[in-house]
Amino acid sequence: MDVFEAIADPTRRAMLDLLADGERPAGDLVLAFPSMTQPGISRHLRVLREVGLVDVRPQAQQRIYALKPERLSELDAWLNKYRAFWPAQLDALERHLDRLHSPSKPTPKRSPRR
Amino acid sequence: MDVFEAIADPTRRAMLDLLADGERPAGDLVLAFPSMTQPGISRHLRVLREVGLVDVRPQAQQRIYALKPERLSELDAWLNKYRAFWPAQLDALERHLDRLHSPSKPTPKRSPRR
DNA sequence: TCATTATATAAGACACGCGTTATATACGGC
DNA sequence: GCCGTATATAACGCGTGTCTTATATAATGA
Repeated sequence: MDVFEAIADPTRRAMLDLLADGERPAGDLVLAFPSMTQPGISRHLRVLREVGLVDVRPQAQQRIYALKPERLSELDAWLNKYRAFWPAQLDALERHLDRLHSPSKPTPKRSPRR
Repeated sequence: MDVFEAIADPTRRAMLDLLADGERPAGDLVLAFPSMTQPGISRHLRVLREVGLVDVRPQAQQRIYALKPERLSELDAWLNKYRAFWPAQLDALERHLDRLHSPSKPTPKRSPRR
């Protein structure tokens, strides 16, 4: 299974989204998806692990899962070929790049929430 | 089937890659994939059509397929959450944005090929 | 109208991904 | 060593996606 197939599943995308906010033990992810059983989550975690999208770190009986998004750049690279086609309103991206180039102003005016 | 599932198939990604170079009649795509039969290609085209990634235009008996990549921006939007994680070497992207902002210099020094 | 070209659809086989329940493994505390 | 917690694996059913071959539809040209 490759990265594209791994993220084709909405549950796995949701799991990555959660892990993007910070690492979590597997049990937390099980609780986050009450519609699925523990082995179900465990299998999804295995897929993400095998495809290299997450890292695992044992801590007592727990397994702490962390996002390892390097391979998502493959997806990004593939998209590059198509970016020329929606040449406007990639504001989010541009804002991100601006933030990169001037880390002094931490997202001016933006995101007063949280 | 959504966009994520649609691009999970490598054949469909290859078809999109071909269409990114310009529209093509279905028959051309059939020829481009000798390892697959004509109905196989036709089914993949149907998926891409239904998910809104391509447009079809009849021309005599032919069906001209064209890339319609707007929905790929969904993928791009999803990736935004993760872009913070590989914060360097998105040179290609930055170059693209630079090109957008100053269309005067058409990719300086770059791509002398073709 | 009939034959040819171009593409789509039908029907079926097969594999495989996803979910389940049941069970195994591993660690910590007593 | 034994028990409870945390997670992984096994075994299996089921749906569905992806091929195939055979056939239908549509347009062109004689």
